[in-house]
Amino acid sequence: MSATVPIADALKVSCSSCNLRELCLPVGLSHDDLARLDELKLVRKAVPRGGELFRCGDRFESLYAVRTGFFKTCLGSEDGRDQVTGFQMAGELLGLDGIGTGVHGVDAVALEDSQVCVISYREIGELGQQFPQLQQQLHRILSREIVRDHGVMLLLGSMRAEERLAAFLLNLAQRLKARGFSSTALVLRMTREEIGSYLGLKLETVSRTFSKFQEEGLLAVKQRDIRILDEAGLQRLVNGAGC
Amino acid sequence: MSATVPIADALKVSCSSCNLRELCLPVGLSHDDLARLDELKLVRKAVPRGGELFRCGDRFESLYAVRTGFFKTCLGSEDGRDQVTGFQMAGELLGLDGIGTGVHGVDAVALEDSQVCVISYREIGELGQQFPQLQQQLHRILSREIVRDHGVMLLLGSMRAEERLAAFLLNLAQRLKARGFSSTALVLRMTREEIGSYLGLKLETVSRTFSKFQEEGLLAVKQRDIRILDEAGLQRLVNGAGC
DNA sequence: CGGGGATTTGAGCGCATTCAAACGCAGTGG
DNA sequence: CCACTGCGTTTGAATGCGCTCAAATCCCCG
Repeated sequence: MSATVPIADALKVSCSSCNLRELCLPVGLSHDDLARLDELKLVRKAVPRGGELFRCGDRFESLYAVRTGFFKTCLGSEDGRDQVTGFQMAGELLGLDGIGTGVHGVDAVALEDSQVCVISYREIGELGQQFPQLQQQLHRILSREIVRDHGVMLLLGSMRAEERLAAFLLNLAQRLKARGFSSTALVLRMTREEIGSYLGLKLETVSRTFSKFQEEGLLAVKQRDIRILDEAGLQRLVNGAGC
Repeated sequence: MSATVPIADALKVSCSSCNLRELCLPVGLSHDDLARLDELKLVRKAVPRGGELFRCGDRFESLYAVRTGFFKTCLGSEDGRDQVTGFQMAGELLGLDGIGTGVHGVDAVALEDSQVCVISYREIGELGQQFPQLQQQLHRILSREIVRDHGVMLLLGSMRAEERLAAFLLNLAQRLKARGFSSTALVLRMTREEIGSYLGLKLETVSRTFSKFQEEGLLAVKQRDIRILDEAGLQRLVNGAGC
């Protein structure tokens, strides 16, 4: 099935009126710039649960900002092996890895019914000439993605299963908190298998580790509903494991 | 021409005369643009073996392009744990992860006596306004770094020791080849421990895997001198392992 | 209410790790 | 010239964490 939806003018949105602007590309722009930035007529696009926003190998033309919903990005190698490289929630950008090659390097799949803003990369380039701040901001976002990836590399390269899951949950909670949601009660949008793929673990290990955290009183786990009971305890697992 | 700090002319270098320009930031610039780009008076800086170009936490002000030599970047977490996040050779950029936060997020250490070009990020921003191509190129480089990191994440998350080392060696060989060096005879600039840190393995495992590759006729290993005897065999390890 | 995917839990195994010891090599000083 | 030292590397043996295989259970959704 195709995720594409016929686009109507009614779906156009502007950054200046978006309640996600503090989390999204326009961060750091002056109010004036932001108003003028609305020349960048953003098109909204809906992606149903399970739908693909783009696929590995598709030509890169746009960045996508998540307005609502939740995505995963998957890297697939030539053989069957594939891996989740990230989860994206409201305000986060998708498609950054396509800039370098002109081709998307991952699949982007909606884990729930979602909406994104389609940001033409060509237009961004042109507007960047007028708004140095915007240019700068794109640099910053790209750079932060690199920093984020380094964090994942540290996780994958030197943490044990419990530490990985603890770090994952804390990161998720922190991002939810930044969006005004509860940072202790979270509903996981992804399966155990997808968590495992992201963390370099098998789904059984993820499940077992959830159970262990529950036994230890760190979490209350009911399928995909997670309540964090001892945030400090999780943090200790991540930091203090080397001691 | 602006007032300049008294820097010995001998240390000034220009991109247009650099034999690394095809591998470095100016890739894709027209000849004219390249000539004008020399306004960006690059300063060369020497870093002795073991010296730190910058440290995690240092304020970010410049990007660095490796002219000669070899670097590693290390991510250190609050506890003792630290991890090598990458190795950089001639033509590759260092410091990209500092753009987002204004602070370097890794240590950059020279693994042999090296020279770098110091590229003021402020100047890059200004020149980017005049040379859209340069701006684009920086985007591409940042994006490619993200793609590279995704590759490492795949490696760390889903490969076994042999596959990791094979992928590492092939990547190194390919980069050396692009620089005109032999792609079959390589001298490792890093220790087994640093390789292991990068690959998420212990140094003993790295050493054992080297020995195994030698027994199998894939490599000739003499300490840090490696000769690749069966490139296709290594490639098979990386790709076909899932089958 | 039934079917199918997701999750949980158990048992046994294997790969990478840990701990330990020996070796090679470069640099230093007697 | 050789002994000595320090560091990196190699190799061995035993351990353990996460994986594989398997079965039972839960839950969503038609």
